[in-house]
Amino acid sequence: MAVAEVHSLGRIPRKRVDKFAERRTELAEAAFVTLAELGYARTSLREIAQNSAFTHGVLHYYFTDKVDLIICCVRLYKARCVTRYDRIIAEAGSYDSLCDGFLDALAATMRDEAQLHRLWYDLRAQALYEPGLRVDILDIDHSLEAMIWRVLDRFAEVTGVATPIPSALAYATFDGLFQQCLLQYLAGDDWAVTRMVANARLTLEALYRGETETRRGS
Amino acid sequence: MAVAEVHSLGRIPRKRVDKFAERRTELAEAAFVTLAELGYARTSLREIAQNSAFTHGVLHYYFTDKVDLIICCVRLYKARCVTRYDRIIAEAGSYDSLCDGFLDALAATMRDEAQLHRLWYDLRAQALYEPGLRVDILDIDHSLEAMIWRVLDRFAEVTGVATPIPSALAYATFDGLFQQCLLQYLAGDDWAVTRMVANARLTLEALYRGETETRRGS
Amino acid sequence: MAVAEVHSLGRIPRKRVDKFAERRTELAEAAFVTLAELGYARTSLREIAQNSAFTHGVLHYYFTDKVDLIICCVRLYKARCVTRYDRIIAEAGSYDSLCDGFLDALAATMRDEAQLHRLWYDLRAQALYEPGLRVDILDIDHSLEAMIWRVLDRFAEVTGVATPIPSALAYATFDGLFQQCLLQYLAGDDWAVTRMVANARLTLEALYRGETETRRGS
Amino acid sequence: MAVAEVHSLGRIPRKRVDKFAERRTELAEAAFVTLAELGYARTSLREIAQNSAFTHGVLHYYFTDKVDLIICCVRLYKARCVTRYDRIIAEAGSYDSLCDGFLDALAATMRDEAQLHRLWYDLRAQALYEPGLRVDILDIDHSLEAMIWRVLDRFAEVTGVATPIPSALAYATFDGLFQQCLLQYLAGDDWAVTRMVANARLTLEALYRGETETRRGS
DNA sequence: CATGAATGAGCCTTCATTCAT
DNA sequence: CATGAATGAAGGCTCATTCAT
Repeated sequence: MAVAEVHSLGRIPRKRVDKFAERRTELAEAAFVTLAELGYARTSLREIAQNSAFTHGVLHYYFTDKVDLIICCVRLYKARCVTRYDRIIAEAGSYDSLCDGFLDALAATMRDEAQLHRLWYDLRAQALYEPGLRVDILDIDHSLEAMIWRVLDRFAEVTGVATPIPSALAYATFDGLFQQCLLQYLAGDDWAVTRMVANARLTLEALYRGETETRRGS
Repeated sequence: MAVAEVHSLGRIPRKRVDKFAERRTELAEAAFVTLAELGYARTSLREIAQNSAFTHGVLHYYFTDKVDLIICCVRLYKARCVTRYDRIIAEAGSYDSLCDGFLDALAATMRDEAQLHRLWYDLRAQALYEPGLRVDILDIDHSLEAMIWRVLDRFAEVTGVATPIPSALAYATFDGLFQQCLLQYLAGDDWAVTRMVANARLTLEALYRGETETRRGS
Repeated sequence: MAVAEVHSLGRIPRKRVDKFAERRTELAEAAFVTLAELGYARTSLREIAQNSAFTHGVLHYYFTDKVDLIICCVRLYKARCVTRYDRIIAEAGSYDSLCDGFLDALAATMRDEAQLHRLWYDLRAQALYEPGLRVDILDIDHSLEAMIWRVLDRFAEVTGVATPIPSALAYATFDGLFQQCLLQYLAGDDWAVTRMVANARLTLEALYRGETETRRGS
Repeated sequence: MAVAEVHSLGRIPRKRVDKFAERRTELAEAAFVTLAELGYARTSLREIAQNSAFTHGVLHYYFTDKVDLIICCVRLYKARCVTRYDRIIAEAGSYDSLCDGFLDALAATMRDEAQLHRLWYDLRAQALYEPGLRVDILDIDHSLEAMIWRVLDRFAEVTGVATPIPSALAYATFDGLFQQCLLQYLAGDDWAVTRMVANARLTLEALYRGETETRRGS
């Protein structure tokens, strides 16, 4: 029996469940370090254990298997990312300040948390192969879409222009840009972030300013 | 010495080099089958050998290691995908026929070659971790961007409207949509392709028709 | 000090010893379920705990180790099996009714308690390797031999024919037949029980009727 | 791919198949040592490798899994045991010499190959739980039954008395006796072999001499 | 040129056991 | 008394890689 399954029985006292969940989070947090560095396929539970204060036995005690652990990690990611822009949204009062705030945050995220997002794209790719990951990955994907939509909603509020595209398309665009930038950035392209920001700004202006004049270029 | 390195020495007679390269292509072709089915991490050289007419030893003879083989496979992918829409472009004479042709082809690609593109996204994710893959992946990425741009250029030609966004942004958008759809499609969402097509059409109309009226929805 | 050893010290008040032994029996009873289903080698203490109302810790509290627990289980088995045919013996008054009663019981045992006897043969095989099990297994074996002998003694009484073979040989024969049948029965051979009964009847008739005519067959 | 599966493809040249099978036998032979000493459940592939000249990798190279290896071992056992009494049968010309030859061989087998037979009973017990083992075990069981029957057929020939019981019953009896003796013998009971021989002789006499006078005893 | 036998590091997982509470 | 968290040895198995032929 894996104790990891116990917490779903319902007969276990509240306190224990909490403690159990806490420990899982703690372990997932520790696993994150290695996972972000090596990626899904190259990370072994032993490696995770070695890079943390835990034994590899304890990982198996708290998680039924590797996928269970990874999913738990991914949920952490979700909780972490999903509110990233909310403060900016709340504070900014004009299109310009909102735009600057959002784009600055975008750039900062790329620069400060490239590893974390690299893991996210890795896991989303693995979900294409592992059905067991799909539900959770799709769930997070929707949360991220909602997060982007909250930003755009604020733009709409501030500008008085209803966002003219569905949230899925908006998310696809910003996600596409971010992912494109990430690879270039990791490959050492110093201008990648700048280009991403420029393209994001372009997108926002097309949406809320109706400006569409540009020249071709990447 | 690994014979695999021979072909870059330049002192080997032309004929031998060609034969060597041919053999590599042949092997890579065979590897593709397994790779597309299982993905990067889950594919072993043994598995590739078993699913083909070749022995497991010959793979190591022609490729220095696994990454070498995968890169060779990826180059095949490039050759295969990069001209996909060119015929449509050439044939279509009006905005509507171009639009329909492109969007039909997009949907067909999703439905017929989901596996192949799943592999592409997997490999691009691996490139985030394996520097050895990056150059080739980025190269293909640029080819794909160029491919999309050729499509949009034709739209510009047909409509007389200069494409108002840079190619990188255009690629990011369509790539984002395609990738979003792929996961949903593989997860069994029957409407995913329809939604992707709708969003792609929306994007095209916004670019070349200036129409922006929509309601929110996914 | 393991509390498990306490009950043999003799200085502990009677009441506590009883309670301790009771608890062991209770636990062994619970372990039986899992043990019969999975067999000796495939049963872990965790599994036993999970399939019962007890925690995995308490098993180690009451038993010094796995073998200690299994031996306790085996003792339960003994108590359960050893009187199986006694009622039939007492009730039957003629050779025919005795024969029918015994053979019916034999067949019923095979059909209803195959799992339990499968465990018995498993444990007896383990005793070939684990000296710690031998004493108890041999003890049960003798009890079973005595059980068979009581049956045959009743045959002798009813027919007036002294049983012409030693009890060890009699036990070996019936045990051999039973074991042979068990494997075939579990392998899905529907006629196995019928054949066993036929061979057992043949044996009884040879012993008490002097009939020996048969044709070869299995 | 496990090369172990290759030999069933049919396209592999005769010579290679033979070599492959030879190597399997060689490895199985080596595995036997450890297996006989420790029994099925306690034997690990690593242990087998350590007690032999092979690496544990080579075991996995030639056998698809543990069961495959064990079955191969068991087949060796079969080949080894099944002709054990054939020479005796051929040589003995009278009931007495046949009887002495057979019983001597029985006793010698017990004394010289106790370990080997201990493994047999262990595996047969495991077959009660592992369906994957059943076919092979039943196959061997039938071979052993046939072996016993050949012995009895010779008795019939020599004495002119048709064997009055089916081969299954005969096998069950001798097998029961042998197994009974084996446990006692391994438990240090010095008279166990003597008793087994006495009971076997008794059985033979009952079958071919019609003598049935005995006193109770074990 | 090509083969496939052999290696051994490494992976995920299971488990009996220990021990602080 | 009883719990269950934690440990770490061990197990079956996979795999890239090496190398003799």
